Amino acid sequence: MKIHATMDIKRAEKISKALADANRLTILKEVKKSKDCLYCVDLNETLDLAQPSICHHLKQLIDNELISSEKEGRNVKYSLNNYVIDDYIKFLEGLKV
Amino acid sequence: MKIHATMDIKRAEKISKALADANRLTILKEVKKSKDCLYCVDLNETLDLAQPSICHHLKQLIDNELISSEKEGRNVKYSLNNYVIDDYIKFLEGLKV
DNA sequence: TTTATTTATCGAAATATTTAAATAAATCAA
DNA sequence: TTGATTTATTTAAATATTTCGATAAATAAA
Repeated sequence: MKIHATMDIKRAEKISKALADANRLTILKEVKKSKDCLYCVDLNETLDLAQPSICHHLKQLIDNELISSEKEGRNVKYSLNNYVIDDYIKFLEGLKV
Repeated sequence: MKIHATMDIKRAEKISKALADANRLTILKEVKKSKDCLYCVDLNETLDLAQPSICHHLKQLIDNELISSEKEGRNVKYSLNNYVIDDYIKFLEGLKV
């Protein structure tokens, strides 16, 4: 169980940026569909992008801790960090009037 | 009571983009603080931005329906659309594994 | 009517993001 | 070891976003 970090405006801005791309949102949906067992190669079929572009998008999601990566042989497995989404949702709830 | 629209990836991308800026997040916080009675002029003190820039950010929030605007004399009053935030949160919940 | 105030728009510069080709690094398989 | 596969990095071009000065439009106040 991860400790929830305080979500200030700067952090919320970065998470929003990480989510502000259809390809990255599709990756997150694929992670969910794959039940946390998504490999990078699988995304070549889903996304209409060159391999370095996919890599770039994955890096943004990893850098902002929305997903985690784990090496498995020559593959890399990706999984979602639910707690970051939860922290972000809490921030959004706090905006509501 | 507003009818909730289906939130697909394209729509979630646009909302994420609208939220992906510290100035716009600050505007939303100010709207909350003002209890839905925020005027554009008030933001000149809060944000370190020229007036056209503030206007540009407000426009993005309005275009994506995160806030609504209402003319009052020569002022414009802004208020938050809770239901859009709620739809967006529902989309994010759906990403969780 | 004239002047001041508030918000919006246009245009251009500065900055950031997205994309892919080329290439490297790591590991598996023959 | 050699060749194939998977992922990462570098670089550069294309595109998008942010910012502000200038200016316009609408309304209030004198």
